[in-house]
Amino acid sequence: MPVRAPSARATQTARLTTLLELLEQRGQWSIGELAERFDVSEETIRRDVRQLEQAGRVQKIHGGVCLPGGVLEPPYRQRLRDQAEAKQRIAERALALVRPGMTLLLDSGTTTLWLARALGHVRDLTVITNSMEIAAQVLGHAGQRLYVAGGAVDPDYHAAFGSEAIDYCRQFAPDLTVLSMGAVDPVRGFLDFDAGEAAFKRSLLPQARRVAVLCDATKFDKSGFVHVAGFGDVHDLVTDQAPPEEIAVAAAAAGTAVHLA
Amino acid sequence: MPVRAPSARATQTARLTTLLELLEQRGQWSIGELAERFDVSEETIRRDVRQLEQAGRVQKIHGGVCLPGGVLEPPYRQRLRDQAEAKQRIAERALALVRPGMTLLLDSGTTTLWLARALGHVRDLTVITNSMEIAAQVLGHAGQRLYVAGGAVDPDYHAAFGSEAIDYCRQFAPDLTVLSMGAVDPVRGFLDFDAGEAAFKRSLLPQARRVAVLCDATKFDKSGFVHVAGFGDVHDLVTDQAPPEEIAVAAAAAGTAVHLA
DNA sequence: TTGTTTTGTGTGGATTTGAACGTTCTCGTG
DNA sequence: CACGAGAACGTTCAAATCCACACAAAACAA
Repeated sequence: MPVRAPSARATQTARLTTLLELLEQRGQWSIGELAERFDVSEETIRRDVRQLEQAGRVQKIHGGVCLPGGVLEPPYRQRLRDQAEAKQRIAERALALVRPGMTLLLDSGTTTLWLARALGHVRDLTVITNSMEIAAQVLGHAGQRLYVAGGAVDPDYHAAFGSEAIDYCRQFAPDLTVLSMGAVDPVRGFLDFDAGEAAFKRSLLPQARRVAVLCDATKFDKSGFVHVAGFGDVHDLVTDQAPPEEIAVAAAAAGTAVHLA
Repeated sequence: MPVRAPSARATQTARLTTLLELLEQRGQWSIGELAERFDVSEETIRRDVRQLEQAGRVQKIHGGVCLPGGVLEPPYRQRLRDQAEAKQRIAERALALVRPGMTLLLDSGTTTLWLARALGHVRDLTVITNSMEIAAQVLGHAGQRLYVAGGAVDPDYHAAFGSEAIDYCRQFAPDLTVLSMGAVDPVRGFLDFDAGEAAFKRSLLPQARRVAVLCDATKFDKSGFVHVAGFGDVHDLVTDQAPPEEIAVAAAAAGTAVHLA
């Protein structure tokens, strides 16, 4: 759901929230762009930005505004903004697989994080995750239960992949397990780039009643080197563009439903 | 399912509940929008909003109303406001107990969260915690290792207190264990208000090489009902004002060092 | 009816906004 | 490296908007 520009003049606080959302999608905006988008003077935008900067939420740069950290930005934030629109669309599509009252297991990953955000208004959910980002998101949703798999937390992924996390997740039998994935290959199936991450994901497959993989179209061109799952293990593949012929055939043969956002 | 505006004039209580539902659907509403929707004057809406604000259910902003926990503060900061200066000073003082290279176990709590924030520039720390907020904070610090105790996450405290968290923490032997506390009593020692939280804290005591309790002066007037630790279990008590005579005597008798911020 | 609660209107004070103006910063040029 | 043009910035001030308080009218309950 793209952030909509308020047709009528928005209040100041509304501008601040929208501005933060805009920055999530594109890390940098110029004062002029924002003034035009909100239909206010550039000076007003500067005042807004000053407030957000004092609160530490954004960083001022000459001519515009960006997320704090700039080039020193941690890698996961960059990943979050990379392909942001596509991932957001995929998350919205994946929302259709979720029903109120379900138990979800969400793997770490930026696309699954977008899904967690989209989950805000679904009533009575139980969410299990190994991602600190997803945990923080779900804690902001009223009426959702949260179970976190702990252990050593990877500073790049902000998630726990160790044996404690694996053992903890094994006790649950979620209605839907949602995985992000580093690469998709027509022959080898679903692949990843990190052995620990892959081992964690593999361990989730047996317990799940239903497994969904969320990935944007760029993953079809890549080739990971750690096997996570075959097409037969995955019930739903949610993506933003039609996959290449070979992948579509392999998915159809294995009974994997492909959902296009 | 849009909430339908009552055709007839609604009673005040009905407006309040409907307003909260509206906020669930869209985080911000202007006074004018609400006045039109409920067909009452803007002043009436302001009165409603004032009530809800005093109850802590919503937040007033210039020109409208939004869900509590405004935009300027990152989510985890919302509860830090209370006694913020005192807690910050206590955290700064507690920083003197920390040396580079140490392994710390941080209990959940707003004062310990302030300590986590103050820890940003200490090199080569290992932090263990059951608090999602402290975890998020430490993940923002370069060069600090993080271990999170998982399990069911309490939606009020944003922390895990269950048996999994207890078992997980038991494997560590931290150099310093830092606890927040609900109340301090000269006779019964350190107390809390929640049985689960207290059980978790109690389980941390045996492994710790050194135990520090952080609490502001308001805790000296309160009286909890769950025992957590005696003065003999605690090596350091960091607070912002000199404790009452009886507590000072009890601490001195047990060898608990009292640090004033 | 009488008393209480709720709502609408008016007023003074506070906040936000936009335009004007002087200052600072950036970047290309000599 | 100095310098100057142009853009961006911060400050100031007037206008518009919004807010809180006070008081009267209306609705409601006893």
